[in-house]
Amino acid sequence: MAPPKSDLPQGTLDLLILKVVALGPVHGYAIAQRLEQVSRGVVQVPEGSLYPALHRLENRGLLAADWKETETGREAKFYRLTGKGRKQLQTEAASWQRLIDAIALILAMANGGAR
Amino acid sequence: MAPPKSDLPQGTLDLLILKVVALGPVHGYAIAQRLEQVSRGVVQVPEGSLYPALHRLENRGLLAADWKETETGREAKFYRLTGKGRKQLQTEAASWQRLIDAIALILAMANGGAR
DNA sequence: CTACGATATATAGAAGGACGAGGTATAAAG
DNA sequence: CTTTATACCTCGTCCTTCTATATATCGTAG
Repeated sequence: MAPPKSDLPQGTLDLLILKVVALGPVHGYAIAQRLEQVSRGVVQVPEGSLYPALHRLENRGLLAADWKETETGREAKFYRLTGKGRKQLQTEAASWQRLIDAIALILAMANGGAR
Repeated sequence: MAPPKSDLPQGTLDLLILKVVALGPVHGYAIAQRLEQVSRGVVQVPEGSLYPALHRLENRGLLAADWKETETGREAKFYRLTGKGRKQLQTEAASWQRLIDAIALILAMANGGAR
């Protein structure tokens, strides 16, 4: 049974990438795999979304990268979080929490809600 | 104190609108007010986002509209949910729940998460 | 009376992200 | 040697969001 995949709302991908990278240096391909595994297939990151996002984050100074060998002896671009990226992660995580709390309020709204 | 406003991720606005309209016929301007009030100011809906979204939903057959008088005696376009809209609301609400659960898993990820 | 703020709708234009499709390259497995 | 998995990249399209602008009515403050 293929778990239902859902497209990511614009903006949330950055948060997820920052979070994964915060756990330790990883290369792009592995980031996508982790996200898919941990989310049990709900979050799927096509490469056409992944790499532009990584470059975006790098250009914004939130990630830094260098080429290293993987465990299997291949070259890959390993990303790590900058100080700025760490702050941004905290900010975005907090924003996300505020947002889903707010949306939860709205979705819990019953007919008497705005009396 | 900086007002904690946050931009809505692409796609979530439709869900919120459908939810508000599901509670009973409302006009656009009131939808935005309700969203802002219920979410305590976190969700703010600029008119440039609101009206295109309403037209979009109407064109997709999820909302239907007719002009009526408001309580204050002014003309306004009142929206109501179609059957299709009701189904779509359930679908989108379920998708949203799946998504935030998945993202919660990711954000809760610790260093041992994917071993 | 006039100017303003709130109500109520609408559109145009700019910006930006997500995604599918395509391309490159290497290593291991069959 | 061809396929599969790994690993990177980019172009073009689609879609949504937001800022700004425009219109019109109503109540109220000056």
